[in-house]
Amino acid sequence: MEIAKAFDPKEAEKSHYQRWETSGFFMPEINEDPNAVKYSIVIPPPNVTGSLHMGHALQHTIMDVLTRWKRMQGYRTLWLPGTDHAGISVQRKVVEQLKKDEHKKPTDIGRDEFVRRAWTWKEQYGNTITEQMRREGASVDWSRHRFTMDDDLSKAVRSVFVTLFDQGWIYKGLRIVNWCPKDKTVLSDLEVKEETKKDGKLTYLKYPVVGTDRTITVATTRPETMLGDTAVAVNPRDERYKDMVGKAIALPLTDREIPIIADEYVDAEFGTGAVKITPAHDPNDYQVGLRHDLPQLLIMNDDGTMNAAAGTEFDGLDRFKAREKVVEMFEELGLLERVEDYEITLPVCERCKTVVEPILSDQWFVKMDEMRDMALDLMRTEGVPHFSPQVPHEKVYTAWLENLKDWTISRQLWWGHQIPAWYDDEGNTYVAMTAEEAKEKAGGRELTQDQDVLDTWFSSGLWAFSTFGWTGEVDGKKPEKELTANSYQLSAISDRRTDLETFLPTDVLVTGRDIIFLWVSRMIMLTKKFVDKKAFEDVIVTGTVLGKDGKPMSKSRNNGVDPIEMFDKFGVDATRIYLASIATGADIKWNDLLIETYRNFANKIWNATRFCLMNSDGAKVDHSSLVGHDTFSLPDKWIISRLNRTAIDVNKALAKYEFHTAVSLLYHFFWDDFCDWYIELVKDEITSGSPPYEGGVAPASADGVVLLARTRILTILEIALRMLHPFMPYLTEELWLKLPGISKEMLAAAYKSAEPTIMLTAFPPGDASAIDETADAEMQLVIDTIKRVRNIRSEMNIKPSDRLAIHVAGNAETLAILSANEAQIKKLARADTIVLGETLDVPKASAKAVLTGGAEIAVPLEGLIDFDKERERLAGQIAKLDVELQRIDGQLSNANFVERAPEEKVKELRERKEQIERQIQTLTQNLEALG
RNA sequence: GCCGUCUUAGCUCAGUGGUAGAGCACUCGCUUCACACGCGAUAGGUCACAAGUUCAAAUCUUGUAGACGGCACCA
Repeated sequence: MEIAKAFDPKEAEKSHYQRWETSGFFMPEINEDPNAVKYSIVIPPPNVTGSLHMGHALQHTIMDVLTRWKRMQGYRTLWLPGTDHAGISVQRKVVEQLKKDEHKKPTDIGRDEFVRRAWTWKEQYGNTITEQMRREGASVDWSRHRFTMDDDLSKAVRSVFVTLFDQGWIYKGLRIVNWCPKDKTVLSDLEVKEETKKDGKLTYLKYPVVGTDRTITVATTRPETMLGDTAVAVNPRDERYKDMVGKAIALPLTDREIPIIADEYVDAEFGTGAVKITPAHDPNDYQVGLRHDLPQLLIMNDDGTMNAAAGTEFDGLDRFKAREKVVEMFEELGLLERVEDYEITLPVCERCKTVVEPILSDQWFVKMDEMRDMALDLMRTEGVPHFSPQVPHEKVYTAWLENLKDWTISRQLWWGHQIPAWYDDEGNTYVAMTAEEAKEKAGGRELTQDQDVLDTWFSSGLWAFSTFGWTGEVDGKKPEKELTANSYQLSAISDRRTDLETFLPTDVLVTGRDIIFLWVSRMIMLTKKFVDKKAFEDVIVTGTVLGKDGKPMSKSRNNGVDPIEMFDKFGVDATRIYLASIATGADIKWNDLLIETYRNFANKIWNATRFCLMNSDGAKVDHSSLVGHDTFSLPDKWIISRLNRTAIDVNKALAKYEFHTAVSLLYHFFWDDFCDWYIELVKDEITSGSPPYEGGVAPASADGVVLLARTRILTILEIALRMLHPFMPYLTEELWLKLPGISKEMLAAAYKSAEPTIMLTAFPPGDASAIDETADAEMQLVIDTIKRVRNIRSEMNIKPSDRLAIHVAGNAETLAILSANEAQIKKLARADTIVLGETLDVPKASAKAVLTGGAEIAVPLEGLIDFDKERERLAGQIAKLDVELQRIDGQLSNANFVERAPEEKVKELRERKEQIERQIQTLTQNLEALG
């Protein structure tokens, strides 16, 4: 069979995914083994506003590698996909669209119409990322795709809210919250980021004390908030202000008098020792206000402008304009002491970067203390979840939990889960699953529903179990989701009402460190609370893929790398295996050259297969061809040994989530062992009887030995492709299907009824009994011999076309091994003859070397040898060995080492020393012989 | 301010109490009938710095410097 000379990823990516998907290969139901153990992963739902970025590609690769690996191992495997409604993001998109297309504000069209348009937007644009996931080759079960605003999931949200409210874990109250004046909504602490401003100002204002001619100076970074001051506080032990406490301030720019109070909160050492207190606009001041029963004067509107309470001169003025105006007016009054430059860190909205305003507001909160204790208990008693890498995430997670504050869950948006709370005219609150229920509770009174929606993370916090159909209803009955896949029978699908029981806890959660608190912790708590189960056993925390400049990829830096572009340029498989080659949890600077490595690797796999196929006449994949290898040649024994060792080690590495180790093992097995050595060693055998024929004459037919050799190499290749499949699904499927002898019979036991596909074959477990230490050592000798001769060729500038003779002197064992592999050594070292003997009998004009085991090699180079160069070469080798000898001597002459180091270690070193001494001795003799 | 991570070959990164590794780049040589996205052969590192523990430290401890991240505070 002849195939293209180079691998074309696009060709391979074209058809397989659709076939896999429509054949139901991604569904757990494909597994026919009733006793199969489940393996489940739930995807961190990407935002419907999002498009695939490198972080997704990395996480999806890891999830898909695990899913495909486990599926091949025979687990009943489910990777569940879904998307998040992304409250603020979608709301903003729709607002923008409305403004651009119709020059309207949301209030112009009303809530119902706005929500309708948001759904339209979601239907239209919300599938970008799911389509991109298909390109990635993600083996997710699309028939179980979930959206956080699906009916069932929305019902789950309401159930959880109602239950938590009834238990007193959800409450509504006035608190200082983070307010984004642009999005006009409250934000949780976690949605607020910090930005350092170098050009900040600290303004010192003088407040006149009533009944005296004195003033008290207070400092502030937000002068406009003085309009909402309701006190000035000093430390009770501060001698400077002792006589002032109890007196009043005539608050400038207002007609109000405010008290001077004493409170421990004030640090006498800091600033002027006097603090203006604005209870409605600062969390600390709020607390002080509560202690002293101060009025809470709200001076700002929801868009960041000042309100009437700030005074008529300021009403409607933007907060930053008001700030300037306050300073100007103080200056005019002669009450401005000074303005200092001050580096300040400001809280900003995570999404729009607007400066967040602390503001007193009536919001819904979740009390976190009991849930926090549940999560801490899970970690302390069961070590759940297990983080990979464990350091530092376990510690950071635990520390965060210990300091957890209540969670603000209401948002002033229209897109999302509207809070299931209703109010009557008297302001009574009724929390219920539906409006009808609420009305019933209210004794039939007319009610109005709370206008706010819930934090997006509230619904994602339920994701671990809401995705499996939990709605909080006792009987859990719900209609089957309509299936879109078409080529398999609905009857084959098990009753999904058991999904929750079957797949929860999931096995592993793969996510980034930025949402450990926002999402992971809340899922752990809410899953424990509502289903009384662990959400997942393990958490893999991926690192960050940084831009070429070493900084996180972002639009503003314009240093992003689009995964789709990489797919187009290097292929999906190359991108995937590259991403898997990054150490778990490590940050990495993006570099196209590294993907190129794996693009080349893909091509190497393609071409190795091409070679095997070109020389496969009469042969087919046959696993029995690798059994009973006592009679095999050394290269065969060795590659089978290496194959099994690699399989065992790859499985071990994957089990530990060391994907990069697995990749490295596979890369080197395939390229170094299989291609560079095995194929080259058996090439003559494989190709005899294949075109182009020697002398242009075709032999009658390939004989039995050739056929066996071809069968073996095809079979080894087939096993290697299986191991590579989780990383490179398209390439391996494309090639596997081309191998002769492929059939349904080769599928794993659990998938017998499926059509042939590599994704449902068994992942090679590796057979420890097939590891052959003797073959490994003997092969090392052959390789060593070839490498020494190649070195001589290269250093002595021997033309590749020049054939030479190799003389080897060594013990009987060495000679026997070399003799058995004479043909291969001759081929790879480009030699005509090999002379084996107890001693060397060669002319002086020979280049020499010594094998690790001590055997001597000589290559006669009559007329070709450059004696100076040869002396240099020998001296170089001696010098290299000498460095090692020095170090070993140093260690062995240390009495402490010999006494205290493990005996085995000492023995090993002594043996190595003898070996080196023998080699040096031989090389020195050779050098001296040159004169 | 507190906590944490990182610092290894020119570049990007693995590794780890007991002989320093890979890919790319560099140098030299190859159209050897799978592959130039290739083949062969070299070269290149006192593993940031300092002290300590140990027979033995790049690896463990502490400190220093630099880079980065998280949390808190910010009148």
